Formats: sequence, structure tokens, C-alpha cells
Amino acid sequence: MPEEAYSGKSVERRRELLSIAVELFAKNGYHKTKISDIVHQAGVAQGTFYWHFKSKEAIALEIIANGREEISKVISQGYRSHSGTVVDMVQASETLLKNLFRFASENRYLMELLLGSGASDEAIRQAASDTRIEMEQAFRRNIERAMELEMLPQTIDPKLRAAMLMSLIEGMIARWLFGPQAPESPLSDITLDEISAQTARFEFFGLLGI
Amino acid sequence: MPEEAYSGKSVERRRELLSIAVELFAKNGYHKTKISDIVHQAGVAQGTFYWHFKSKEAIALEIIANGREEISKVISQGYRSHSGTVVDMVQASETLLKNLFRFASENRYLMELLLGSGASDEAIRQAASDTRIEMEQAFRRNIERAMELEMLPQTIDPKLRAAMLMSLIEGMIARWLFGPQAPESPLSDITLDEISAQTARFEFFGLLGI
Amino acid sequence: MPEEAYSGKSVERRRELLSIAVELFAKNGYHKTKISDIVHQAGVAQGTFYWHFKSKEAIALEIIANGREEISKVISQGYRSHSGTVVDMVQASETLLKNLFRFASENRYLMELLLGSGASDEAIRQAASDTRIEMEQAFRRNIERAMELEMLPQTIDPKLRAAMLMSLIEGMIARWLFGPQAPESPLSDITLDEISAQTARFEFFGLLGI
Amino acid sequence: MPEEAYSGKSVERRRELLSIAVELFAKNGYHKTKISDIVHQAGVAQGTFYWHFKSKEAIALEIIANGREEISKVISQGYRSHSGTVVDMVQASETLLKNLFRFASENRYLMELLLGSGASDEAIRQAASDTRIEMEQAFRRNIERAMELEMLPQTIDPKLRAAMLMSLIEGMIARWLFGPQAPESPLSDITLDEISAQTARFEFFGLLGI
DNA sequence: AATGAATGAGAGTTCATTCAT
DNA sequence: GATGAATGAACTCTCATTCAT
Repeated sequence: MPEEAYSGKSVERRRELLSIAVELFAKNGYHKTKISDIVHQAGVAQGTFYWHFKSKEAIALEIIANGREEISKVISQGYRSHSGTVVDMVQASETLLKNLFRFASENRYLMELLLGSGASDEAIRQAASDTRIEMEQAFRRNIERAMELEMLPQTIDPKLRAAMLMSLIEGMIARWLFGPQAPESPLSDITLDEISAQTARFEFFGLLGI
Repeated sequence: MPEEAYSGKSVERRRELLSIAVELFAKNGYHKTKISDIVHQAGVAQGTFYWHFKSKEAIALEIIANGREEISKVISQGYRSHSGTVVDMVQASETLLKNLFRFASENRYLMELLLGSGASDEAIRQAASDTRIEMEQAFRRNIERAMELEMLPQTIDPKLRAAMLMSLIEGMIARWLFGPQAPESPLSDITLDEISAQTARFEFFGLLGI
Repeated sequence: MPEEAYSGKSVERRRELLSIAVELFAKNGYHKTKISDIVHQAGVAQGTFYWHFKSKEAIALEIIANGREEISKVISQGYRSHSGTVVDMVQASETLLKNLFRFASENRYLMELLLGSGASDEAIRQAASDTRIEMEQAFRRNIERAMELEMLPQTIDPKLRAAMLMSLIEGMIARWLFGPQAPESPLSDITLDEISAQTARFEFFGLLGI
Repeated sequence: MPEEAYSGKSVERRRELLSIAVELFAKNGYHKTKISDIVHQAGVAQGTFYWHFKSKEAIALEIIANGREEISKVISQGYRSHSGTVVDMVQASETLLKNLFRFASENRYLMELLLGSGASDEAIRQAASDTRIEMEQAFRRNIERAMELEMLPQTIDPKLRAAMLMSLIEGMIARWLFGPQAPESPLSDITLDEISAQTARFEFFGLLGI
């Protein structure tokens, strides 16, 4: 099966460029990452990049599109099928956050790209923003579902709450993963379980929380 | 005293360039803002910019440094001098947030610069990050003070809570001020009082909140 | 004889590439035509081109060389074997032009390549120019022959007249075949017979003019 | 008047770049002429070009636009105000052609750019083509005027004749100015007076021929 | 004969910065 | 203080050509 091997090589190279690009974009930002950096790290010629991708913008958009899909999967798993107790709910919330934080830590470059709304190309800024909006809407659906199941009071505004929840999560992921490695850094060495639990608790009970 | 008049004009010009720069940096990002854009909007020649500022980076750093100082003032006003009831505390919290959101809305370009951690120059990214860290520490001091005054349980971790609080606030400001003007946009038309109140409430009682 | 069948296919492919190349060169110019355009239209891979042709330049030269030969045939048919009346002469001239215009219209891409002396490669410019010079010399021989046969006054300068004649013909072909399709376009919808007759008439009186 | 001297220098530089560009475009073609060639010959840095001109295309279009205007002036001087004898007409025609050929020889690079319809950028090809069309229409107006004044038979088709005339002139200019310097070159060493007279004669009898 | 991936030398353009006036 | 012209390094993208399979 030489055919497959051949085509496999090409796919491999593409994947390699893709993954190098995510890393460099995250580390140095979109603008400061040069195509020459990417190809140099891959050990190929500059032209090779343009065999596999249409442009610098195109590869960034592809990266984000990929990430968008994967994240959607993670979040929508939090959608409740049936009612439950308060304890159930806290636990479910914690599980969802844990999955999300785990995904983030396993894809930190991607997350940096998505959350650092940085001064990229307009199209890329847009794509990243769209992804975050999609995440927020997934959370909103989860909240609305919980209201339907009467696990949350009918008085709250789901849109607003989703915004707050998403703000919280975005900020915590950012601090946990790429927060300043300063001595006083609050979150660098916290565990996955802990950050999930704490965030879930805050989510429910707020600063005053029991 | 023509000298002073002259120098007054110079200061004026400097200020003008500074304010145009904030606006453009915020609107289009640091990288996409060209010196030529700034001077063009100010109606002066390219060289004039370099009489007033050392470099593009320098003007950005100056903008951020200015903002840092002003924000510090706002937040440290929330520092409690004496104990009080729970109601006091919620109210104080709401007042602080209200001042903060007001400041943000009156300085939206500055906030965009600070919160959009974007792919700027390393030095600028750093300066913005430092400012956010300083904000977070101010909140942390407030929290610790409240613990000292036994208005908050001794069990909580102030660093973690400050991180959560700051995440929440950052996210809400960003959504409120420069969130997508999409139809479904959650926060574009909410009032200052409302967003402050809601955020303060979440801060205390979380999603489950009364 | 699989070999021959094979080779037949190969010849076919070669011809196909050749004809696509003429078309694209004429339509878009030599420089703007990419090898990738040619192979794409032929439905073959990039490498295939280089099995059949040494280079981009080589295929263009081959196209022009082919055309040169065919045109020569057409023009040299106008060579007079014996004297005749003035009417004979006009008619002969008209016939020659008719053949030439017909050939041009049947090979418009080729003509575009030859007449659009465009900013091609030096070698190609040269080859096209050589072809036009050869045409002009063929006309000059015809004129000289007509002088020998005393059908044209001895006072004229054949070189100069050939240049004029060739200018006239080149220009008319260009206008007729690829002139602007503008509303006021003078020649787009004129018939073969008409353009030949009119040009012959202009040629005749012009040439005859003492 | 330092101001003027200053601005004068800038205008001077612009003109210099413009004239170098015409020369190189004509000599080597638009595509093969690099910005680096132009600035190198002018002894300035690459960026300087872009201070004075928006792009490579822009400078070419400016060159052509300039030429278009100048040529128009020359041709429209041939417009007849009143009737005259046949001798008048031949003479007037000869004068016009002489002016045109003189202009061409004094602006040979420009003419090469206009007549070599070469494979430039589409916009440039268009601009050159437009200019030639404008020339042709100016000639057509001259012919129509001569018909009005009954100096030419009413039976001829002015559009067609203008096309023939323009073909003739284009071809003769091209051969005269940048025709092959081959030994047999027909026109390299002919004088301005001679080529004008001969072409006028051919034109006259050609046009007159019923 | 054919494939398609890889190559690499440029090309045009941008833009922060400098500098003579 | 101000001008505007000049600088030049850097960057993205193109495309003819090559080559292992």
C-alpha cells in the first residue's frame, strides 16, 4: 500500500505544520510568528508551507475551527437529561468543569489562541470570538435546561448568568494555564481537581459560600 | 511668557497624540495601528510623533502606566476601615463595582487595551498584565480585610477568591463594553446600575443565589 | 503493439498541453499563465508537464515555431508566376489577404501570441519578432516580383512598402480578432470577405501611389 | 525660498523615478522591471519609491496617463478648420504625421510602452489600449471632418479607414523606433521627413481609393 | 509516463525610525 | 517644535522547476 503511505506522509506533514503553528502562535502571538519560524522548526522549505496551506491566515482559522468543534463536544456533554438533587447538580457542574479544565490543560496552546483575543487579523479575532460565544451559548442552554428541570430558580436571567459563568471560567483557565509564573501567582500549582471544585463552588455559592 | 504658551501648546499636542493613540490601539490593536495613522488623525507630520515620544512602544507603555494609576485609586477606595453587617458588605461591594464599571465605561479605550491581552509587544503585554495583577491584588487585600473584620469566613483562600472575582469582573466589563453587538448580545444595553448589582449578587450568592 | 498505443497516448497528451498553453498564453499572457494553470486545465499533475516539455519557455517557443511554418505557407502562395492586368493584381492581393485573415481567425490564439509582442521572455519576444519579420519579407518578395513583372512602378521602395503593408495587416488582424468589444468597436462584426476586400483596396491604392 | 527648494527637490525626485521607470519598463518590460532596479538606478532606497508612488502598477498607469494627454494634443492639431485643395490635404497630413513621428522619437520609451501591448498587468494593458483607441478616434474625427469638407469621397467608412490609418502608423512607428537593428532592417536609418512623407502618401492614396 | 510534494530564489510592499532643513 | 522625505530590514506569498516514488 505505497499509495496510502505516500498520502499518509503528506497528511503527517500537514499535521506537523499545524501543530507547530498552534504552539508558536500561542507562544509568540499571531503577528510575531513568521512563516519562516514555522517551516524552520519543521525543517522544510518556505514554499512547502504554501503547498499545504493557502496562507498564514488560513492555517490560523483552521486551528481555531478544529478547536471549536472539540470544545463544543466537551461542553454539550453537560446537558442534563433529567432532574436531580442539589448535590447532583453541584457534582454535575464540577464534572463538566473538570472536563473543560482538563481539555484546556491538554490543549493549552489552543486555549491561549482562543482566549488571548489578541490583536490578530480581524478574521482570526472574529473566529476566536465566535468560538467563545458558542461556548457561552452552550452554557446558557445548560442553565436553561436546569431551570426547566426546576433545579435553578425561575427568576434568574440565563443570558446574564451564562456571561458571568463564562467570564469566570475563561479567567480561571487563563490564570491557571498561562498566568504569570510570578512567585505570588495564585493558581500555577493548583490541581485539576481543586480548581474544578473551587470554581464549581463559587459558581453556586459565591464568595459567601458555605 | 511666550515660552510657557509655547510649552503649553506642546503639552497639548502631546496629550492629543496620546489620546488618539489610545483610541486607535483599542479600536484596531497595537500592531495594526501605524504611527502614520496617529499623526494623520492629529494632522501633524510623521516626525512630530518622534519629538514627543521615543517610540511606538513608549507611547503604549505610557498609556498603560497612566491607566494603572487611575484604576488603583478607584479600587483602593473599596478598602474597608471598619466592620459592618452583611447588608453593609453587599452594598459596599456593589458601590465598588459600580465605580469600577463607571470608570471602565468612561475609559473604554483604555480598558480595551488593558483587557485585550492581545499579541502586542512583549513589553506592552507585560505592562497590561502587571496592571491586571495589581487590580487583583487590590481585590485580594479587600477580601483579606473583610476576613479580618470577620465579615467573611476564615476558611476561604483569598488568593483564589480574588482570582475568581477578577475573572468575573474582567469578563463582565469586556462583554458589557466591547462585547459583540450581535442580536443575542447579552449585555450591550444593560445599565451601569444593573450590571453592578447583578455582578455583586453573583459575587456573593452565585448561580443559586436568592 | 502496446508501445505504439502508449506512445500515441503520449503524443496526444503532448498535443493537449500544447493547445491549452496557446490558449492560456493568448488569453492571459505568457507571464500570467502558470504551469499550474496549464496542468490543471489538462487534468494532469504538475510533474507531467516537465516530462513532455523542458520548460515553460520551451513550450512557448515550440508554439511559435509551429505557427511560423504554417504562416509561411499561406503567404508564399501569393507569389506571382506571371504578369497580369491591374484587375488580376487586385484580385490576387485580395485572395492572399483573405487566406491570411482566414488563417488568423482559425488560429486566433496563435496570432495573439505572435502579434502581442508583449513583455514575454526575451527569447519568446525574439521568436515572435522573427516570425513577423519573415512574414514581412515574404510580402517584400511578392512586391518585388510585381515590380519585376512591371505591375508596380519601379520608383517605389519595396522594403518600405512591405513595412507599410505588414503594418496595415498586423493592425487589421489585431483589431478584427481581438479588438476591444466596445460598442464603438470598428471591426468586431465585419466579415472575412469584407475586411479582406477593404484592406486589399487600401493596400492597392496605397502601394500604387507614386 | 527654502520651502520651494525643498518641495522642488521632492518633485525632482519623483520625476526622476518616473523617467527611470519609463525607460526600464520600455527596455525590459513591465514584469521584468523590478522596483529594486528603479531605485538602484536612482540611487535611493527601496522605501523611497513607496513614498512617491503607491505601487508598481500606479507608476505605470501614471506614465501612460501622462503620455495619453500629450499625444492627444499632437493629434488634435490636425483637425481641419476649413476646406482646401488636394495638395493642401496631403501637406496637412504630412505635417500631422511628422509631428506625431517626432513626438514618438522624442518619447520612444513611452511609445514602446503604449504600442507594445505586452502582457503587463491587466490595468496597464487596458490603459495603453485606451490610449490607442483614443488616438484612433482622433484620426477618425479628422477623417470625418475631411469628408464634411468634401475633401474625401462620401463613400468611405471612417471607422474602418481610421483603423487602417492607425494600423499603418502604429506599425511604422514601431518599426522605425524599435524595429530590429538587423542588417536588413528596413527603417532604422530613415529620416523623420522621409518616413512622414512616405506614410502620408500611402495614407493619402489608400484613403482616397474608393 | 505520471504523480504530487518539496524547493528556494525572489518579488512587491509595509512601516518604525531617522534626519536634514 | 515641526516637517516630510528617506531609510532599510522584514515579511508574506508566488511559481518554475526538481525529484523520489
